Amino acid sequence: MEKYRQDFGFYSYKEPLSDTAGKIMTALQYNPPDQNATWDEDVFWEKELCRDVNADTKHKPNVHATILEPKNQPSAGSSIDQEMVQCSLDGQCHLEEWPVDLIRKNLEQMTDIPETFNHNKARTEDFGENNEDKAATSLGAPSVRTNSTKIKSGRENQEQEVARAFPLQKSPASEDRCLAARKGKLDSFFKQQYFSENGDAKMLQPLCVKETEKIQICNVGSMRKDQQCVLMEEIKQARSLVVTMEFHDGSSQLSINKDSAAQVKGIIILIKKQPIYMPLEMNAAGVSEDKYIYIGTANDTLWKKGQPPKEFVRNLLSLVLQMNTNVICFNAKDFLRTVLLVYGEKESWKRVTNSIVLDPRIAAWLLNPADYNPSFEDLVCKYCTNPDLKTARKTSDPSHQNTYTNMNVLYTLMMNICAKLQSEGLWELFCTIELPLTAILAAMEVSRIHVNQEELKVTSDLLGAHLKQLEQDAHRVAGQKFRITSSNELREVLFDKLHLHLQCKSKKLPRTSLRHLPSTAETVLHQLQDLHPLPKIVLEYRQIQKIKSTYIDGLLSCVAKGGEACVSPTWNQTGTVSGRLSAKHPNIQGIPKLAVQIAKPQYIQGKDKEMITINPRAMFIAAKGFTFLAADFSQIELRLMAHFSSDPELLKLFEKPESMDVFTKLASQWKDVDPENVTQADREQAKRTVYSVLYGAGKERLSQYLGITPKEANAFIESFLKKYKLSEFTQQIIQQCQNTGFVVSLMGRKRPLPHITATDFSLRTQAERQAVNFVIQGSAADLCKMAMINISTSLASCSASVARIVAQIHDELLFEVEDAQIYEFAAVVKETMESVQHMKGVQLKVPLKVALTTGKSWGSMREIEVRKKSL
DNA sequence: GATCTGACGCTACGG
DNA sequence: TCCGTAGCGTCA
Repeated sequence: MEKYRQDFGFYSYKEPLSDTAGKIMTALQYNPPDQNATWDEDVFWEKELCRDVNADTKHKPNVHATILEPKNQPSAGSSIDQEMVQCSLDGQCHLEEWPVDLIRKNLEQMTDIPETFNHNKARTEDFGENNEDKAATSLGAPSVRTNSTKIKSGRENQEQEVARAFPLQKSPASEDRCLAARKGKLDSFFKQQYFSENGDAKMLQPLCVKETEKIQICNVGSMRKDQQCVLMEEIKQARSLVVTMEFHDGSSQLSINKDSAAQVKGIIILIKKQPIYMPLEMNAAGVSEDKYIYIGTANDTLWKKGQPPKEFVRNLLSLVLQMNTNVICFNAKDFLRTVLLVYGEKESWKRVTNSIVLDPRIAAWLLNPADYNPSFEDLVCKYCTNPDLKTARKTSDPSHQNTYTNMNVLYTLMMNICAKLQSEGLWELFCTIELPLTAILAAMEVSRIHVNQEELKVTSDLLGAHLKQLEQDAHRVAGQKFRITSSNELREVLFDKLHLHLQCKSKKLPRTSLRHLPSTAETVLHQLQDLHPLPKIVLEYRQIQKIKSTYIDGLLSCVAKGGEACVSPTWNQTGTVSGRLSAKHPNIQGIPKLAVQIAKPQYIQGKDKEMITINPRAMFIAAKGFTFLAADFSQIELRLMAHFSSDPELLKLFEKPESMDVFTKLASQWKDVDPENVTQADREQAKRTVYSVLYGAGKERLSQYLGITPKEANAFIESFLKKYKLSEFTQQIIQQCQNTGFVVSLMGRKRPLPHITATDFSLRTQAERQAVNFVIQGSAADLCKMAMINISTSLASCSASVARIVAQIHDELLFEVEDAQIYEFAAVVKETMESVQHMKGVQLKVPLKVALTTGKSWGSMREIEVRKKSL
């Protein structure tokens, strides 16, 4: 057990994963900035504000309210005539300055807050206005006051804003300090709010807004320049920003059943100036200082294709992303992708790739990866102990009012989940791996992959004709017409009419798992193929049908209409229990690796068949002037198995110098052919066999897969497990799982397996296999994600490089690289990926090995050798 | 009668 | 009684 804990490192690693992650790690040990530190404007003003408050501790901060008077008849294109009514002024207060016991006392009192949400009516329907010259709304008065002393209004100030939003050259050191300060603020914020002295996390109620509260909403589309500057200052000084996007159907990212493909109508940002729970004196008047800003996109040329976005919106969004850990968004990837589309520049992803946006959905997934697709509402119910059901449950209500209220709930939800992550030991994983990854995935979704549309269409027709021919053949040999794609009808023909199961050597043919009907799966048809011509025809039909429907027609359906023939997979960060990524539309992780040879449709019997090759991966082509580079972790799970088990035989496989590919070697031995004559298919089969046995495949399954008798399969399994002794390692994992109810990966990823102690044999042994598999598969996922982050960080910091990540196929990263940079870049990729093994918390007993291939299409990749090099 | 939906079977991928 | 994904087609 102790050994297991040591091997897994648990959460002890301190070394930064990457610059981005490192900044968060730094923030975890945050200390207030040194007085002598390099002057940083943000830190400076933070101190100034604190001093204001502390100067007179008896001063009870006033509160203010801003009322937006709604228009009677809102209409698109009309000017916004919100009238802002200022009630009073206020200084600001930082929670860090309050004594902990006072906070605790107030927290206790907070449980008495009535469950009432009743905002004043505020209208934003007529946002979308885009006329800067028209008289516009004014910003909240306190901002004017608190900022007027430090804002030199006018052009000079605005230029400063632009310069800050798009820094030409900022020294990394100062940037680090700046980010560390912001992140440190957040971290200490969490600690002070959520942890009692003994370190226990404290679950809090969602923020309840008093009935009397007024909310401020500012439309950035109709701001004067001086107001814009004030707003930028307010954002910089915000305690936290809560972001959500509004869609054209009136829903928001917080709505249930959100279709992420819906068109974005606007971005709403809640600028939180207040601590999560202000001491009672502060909100006695029941008024919030928080401000909402609305970046409207309706009736606006801002987002239209080819139209450069307004400079101010770009600057504003840049600033938001620089805030890093203070930004909260439900489904952050969608927001980041939208921002990238606003930027609209080719290399803009580099600006976003280091952004950190806290996403409660990812956090919740880490807490329970089996909770696949929770809605905002689900999470509130789960992580806010006494959620205000009146509001959070109304996520289907598309009113702005509801969205604004829910944004406040979102803030509280995020804080609660962060506390939970910390108490569960998942905080580092969240900060160092999952959060940095979100921005990378957003960038991957914005970039596109070219496909050969013409070739796809030609192939589709060809396969269509082939299928027709096969169908006729099938009907002929069956002596009747039937639907070849229907397993029910096929079952009838094979077993009820032809009685092939009676002629079959093996007595027991497999049945379907749920209905226990005779299976017509591939393994069965293989067993029947010598008895009748039909099974072979069906096998070929299914193979072609799969290629046509999924990889040819399916891919074509993913090609965006108009413009270049490109696809762009959607990456799901929370779609697996193992920590892996998944992809859809198209599922680029599921494109066949090997080409298939098929005979051209023959109409003249007896003539030699003309073979053609179908290679779905060849349909993916590099952009002009670019080449694909694939970097593949060789045998990553087998290496991890060697690492965790410390089995001498397994470790021996990876001792340097490694002779040849392990699976090729095994295939050569098992098939009794020279290694150079081992085909790709042989190698794949050897690989699958090894993993099947390692993860506990039974003799029945293996015998079907390899086409041997169960007895032979059993002998094989026994001899394999005799050579590689893994039972001690697997028993350790199972025992640990029985003790704690979950298993843990290399980087601390968890998977609860409640059935590990089940009395039901089937359920329990399944959980045991899942436990072993998770430790290896989850750890491999950790390493691949770390590699992605490290490479992205290097790429983003290297202005000369125009390479980008196109896809992740679990252990393989696919890049599109400018032709001239291919070798240089390949060397960097190899070095970066292999160096993951030396990072703290990893420290593998076996080396990681990366194989590199390049090609103009994904189907024509050839191995390359590079020397080690770093950027 | 024309759709829609969820469960199921099958087959690709990854290890 | 290997693990884990997505996607297509059938069927009720």
